[in-house]
Amino acid sequence: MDVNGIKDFDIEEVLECGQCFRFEKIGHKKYIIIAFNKELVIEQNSGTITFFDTTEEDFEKIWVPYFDLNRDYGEIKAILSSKDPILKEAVEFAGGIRILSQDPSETLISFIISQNNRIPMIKKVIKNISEKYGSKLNSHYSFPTMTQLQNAALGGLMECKTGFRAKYILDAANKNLDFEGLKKLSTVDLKHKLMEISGVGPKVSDCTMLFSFNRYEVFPTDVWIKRVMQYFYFDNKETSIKDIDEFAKQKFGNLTGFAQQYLFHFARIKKIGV
DNA sequence: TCCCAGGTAGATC
DNA sequence: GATCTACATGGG
Repeated sequence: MDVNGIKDFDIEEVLECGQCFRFEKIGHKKYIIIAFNKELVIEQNSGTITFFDTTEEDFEKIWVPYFDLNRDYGEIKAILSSKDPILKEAVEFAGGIRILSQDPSETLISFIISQNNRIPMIKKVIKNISEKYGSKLNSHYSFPTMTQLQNAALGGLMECKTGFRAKYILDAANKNLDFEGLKKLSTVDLKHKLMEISGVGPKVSDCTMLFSFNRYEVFPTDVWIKRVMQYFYFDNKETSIKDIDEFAKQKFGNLTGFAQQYLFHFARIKKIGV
């Protein structure tokens, strides 16, 4: 089905900005995305977005929330741009970014894998564990459920190149987390709950909350964000994550999550501070 | 060969 | 509390 009239959306920026890992480019602004046990082929031609082989029901129930299509990003971009010229530049650099609303268990495991790792390698490891422990869809495999991961052996996960993170994946799976219940927690309580998992610290929990729990008030600070924040706001001086976090919350208010993603993408592509 | 990557746990002070 | 280091793996 074709969808028209969606502003502030660029499929390439949405997928390539580092928030998700299960997609393949198959043409110009054309991708296969694996999410929520679906293989979605999606293509964007200027103002028209085509969702191949998609029912009206799947579009409304899965893809509208997934791509955050009901939110007015024009307003978010305007507010952030008015706050300071650096955000204005980052927003103009990739104005088609949207914060996805992904599956919480997949996002949690994915960002456990992301620690001390590179994005191409993260994608490869996630593909490996999906093919080994997930379920066959059409031409791809679903991301394994926590139950499927509970049946994984440490050695099997290591074979997927998870490295030292294998034991963290098993700990997360064996916590038997009730994700529907977690959605009801406050952001502070949710963060503490996620950090009870071995291998989940402030960064992984913030990413999980931003990209799957719709908690837009967090500010995940990784090496790129640390570099770009130091470069633009701290005179390129070494600054603690705590100070960066406080500064971001004070400057960007309740839009820190959006600001973070514009800045992260901008910093990574422009290689700011390296 | 050495250094680093969308960090964190454990040790040490 | 804040700081230091090991950790699997692969690419520059």
